[in-house]
Amino acid sequence: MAGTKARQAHTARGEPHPLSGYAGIALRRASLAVYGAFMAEVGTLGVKPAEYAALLVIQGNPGARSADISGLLGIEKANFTVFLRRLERRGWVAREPSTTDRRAHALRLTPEGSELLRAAVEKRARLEAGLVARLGAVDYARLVELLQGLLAPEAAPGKGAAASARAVQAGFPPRS
Amino acid sequence: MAGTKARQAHTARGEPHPLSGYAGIALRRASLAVYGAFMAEVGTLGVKPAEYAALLVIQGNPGARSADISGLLGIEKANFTVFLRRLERRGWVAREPSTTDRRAHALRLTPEGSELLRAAVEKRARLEAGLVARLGAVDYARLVELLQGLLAPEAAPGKGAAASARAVQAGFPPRS
DNA sequence: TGTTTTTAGTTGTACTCCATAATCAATTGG
DNA sequence: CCAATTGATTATGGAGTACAACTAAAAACA
Repeated sequence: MAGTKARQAHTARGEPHPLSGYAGIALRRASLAVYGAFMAEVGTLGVKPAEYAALLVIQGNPGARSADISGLLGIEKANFTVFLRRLERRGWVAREPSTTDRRAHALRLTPEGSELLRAAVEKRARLEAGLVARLGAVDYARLVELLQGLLAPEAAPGKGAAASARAVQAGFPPRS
Repeated sequence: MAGTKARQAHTARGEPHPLSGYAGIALRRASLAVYGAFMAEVGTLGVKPAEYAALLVIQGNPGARSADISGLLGIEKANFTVFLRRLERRGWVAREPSTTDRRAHALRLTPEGSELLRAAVEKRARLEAGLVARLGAVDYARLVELLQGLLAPEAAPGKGAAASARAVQAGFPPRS
């Protein structure tokens, strides 16, 4: 993604961004801002947000297959292969052959991966604390809630398509 | 940007995304969702969000220079050259020589550009109406407000750096 | 004034993220 | 057993962005 770095005049003047009244623009800017904050804090460990999320999900679903994880993360399986290789080469993720399907791999965190993730979770907690400090705990929670409302599947009308994939959960670490 | 398209299992099951409790992930997902909604609605006119924003700002600041607009939009001036060329070739933006600075150009909407923007603003209003319908007017306003709070410059401590650039404003059309 | 520094715009390059198609091997379902 | 599907991989291309280098003009300044 590589967040926007072009300097903007209004920030030097301490004014709000003139276009941030548009929800889409505000969302994009906020997303990039949090991305940048993540990189400043957790990125010092060499982990990008998508990688952090991947490690988190793998930790929560040891033995899961690539397609399960990539689906949850919203990464094309084709791209996930390359993505995974980075995590593997760094020694954070092990890709064992699946015992039940010789095409598939079972993903696990290595001890180093677990250790790294532990440190990353700690740093991310500091990041989140910073966001909470900026908005206040109540407003922060409200923001997340509203975002979830925006994203909620629109009251799925009939068509309960059978979910093909194995259930994969986030396996949350302590949320905050 | 080209929003993420990888299919995700949980949506088929009508469940919320397991990682959307993380503010950063929720923000990113919401941002992409709104981007997609914009493309579905306003994109039929051949305008992408960044182009829409550019047209809006140019309309609100007729005669402004490239650097002013690109700074406001957060686009590198180097990339903005190419970006502008597209708007110019489509006949939406005119780049007149500046009368006061022979290096600079004065940007304006052409009549076609104005007409296109009028249509785009109308379509975007429909898009926003959809968002409001999803969240409710109060929550929608609250969301935008919270996002702005997240983005607000952190109470600029001293250092009132003189803003070098000419003041450029958004020139809002009716907000909703 | 003449020289130096800064600024506006442009070009070119490179890197990242993402989508898509094609392929192979293995599994599953008639 | 054969056909269709699935997990994973490779390769390719487009879009967005950062960055360096350059030109011409303006501004700063001695």
